[in-house]
Amino acid sequence: MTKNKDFWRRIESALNVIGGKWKLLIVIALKDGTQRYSDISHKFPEISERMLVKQLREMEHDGIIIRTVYPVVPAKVEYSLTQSGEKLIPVLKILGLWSLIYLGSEVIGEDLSGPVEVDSTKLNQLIEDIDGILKDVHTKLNRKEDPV
Amino acid sequence: MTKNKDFWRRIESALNVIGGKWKLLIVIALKDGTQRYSDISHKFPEISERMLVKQLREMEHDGIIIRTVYPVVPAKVEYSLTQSGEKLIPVLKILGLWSLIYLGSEVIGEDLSGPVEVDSTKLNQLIEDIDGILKDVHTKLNRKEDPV
DNA sequence: CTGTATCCTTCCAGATACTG
DNA sequence: CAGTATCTGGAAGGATACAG
Repeated sequence: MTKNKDFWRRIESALNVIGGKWKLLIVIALKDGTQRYSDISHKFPEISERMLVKQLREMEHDGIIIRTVYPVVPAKVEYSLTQSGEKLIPVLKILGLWSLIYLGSEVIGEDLSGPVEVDSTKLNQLIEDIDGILKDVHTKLNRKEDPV
Repeated sequence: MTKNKDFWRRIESALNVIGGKWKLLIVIALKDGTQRYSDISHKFPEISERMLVKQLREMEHDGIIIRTVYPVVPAKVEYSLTQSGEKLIPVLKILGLWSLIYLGSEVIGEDLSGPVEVDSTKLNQLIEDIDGILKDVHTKLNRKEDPV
């Protein structure tokens, strides 16, 4: 059994990987597929070039995005989520639902207090995605036990 | 339907609420029940008093912890998780599992690369907790539709 | 187009001393 | 016991100019 303390340190790491002011935005930019540097930059002009490059490098190092360079002139570089990055999406969505239900609107910023509905189909999809992750947990960590 | 952009801003809020260097530690300190100020401080001596107070105040404002003052001398103040805070725990665990499976050990810090097992019972408990949250989503947001 | 390099400012966090 | 007040250094982050 993983020691409890170790496990909470894992959570800490996860928060470091997606925390900070900009990384979530980059995930959002890439969640629907590959984007060029300029696409991301244009999508979120608030991020300065300096910061964008820095965050992209860190996320690449953490293994949640991939950087592909095309040796052409003018330069062309594409970014996309790795599998780890893709798997992060449903986890973030859970976090969003938690926020939606349990966090007061004052905390969020007032303007999104309007009525909210949730698409049951998407919710079911989300459950399946989470199940997929838990399956991965099982196969990756308990290979020695009998497979479910 | 919640607008997509709004929903991602919810996620951002959630990350703000638990992000930073210290807040997760406070959640950990409180996850097994009420603790006094000095208990927390003693449990994590790395947190300076200045920071501890600051983080506690923010978390209180965000509604994930509660502060109870007993008017006695010497002063006695207790902190505990609110319901929102409690519900956060399983969400964080999912995040930890993601980290455990998809994040390389180089990212985490080398020393916890040892063999890992996962307790199936706890995993099932986790699934139930998440289901509970999704149920809350449904009841809170789609009251007008027919209940499932 | 996709970045680097440099400078400059602001803000955060640690240390320390003090209080009801 | 449970904090506040103040000082200070360093890191994070913005603006701008330049390069392959």
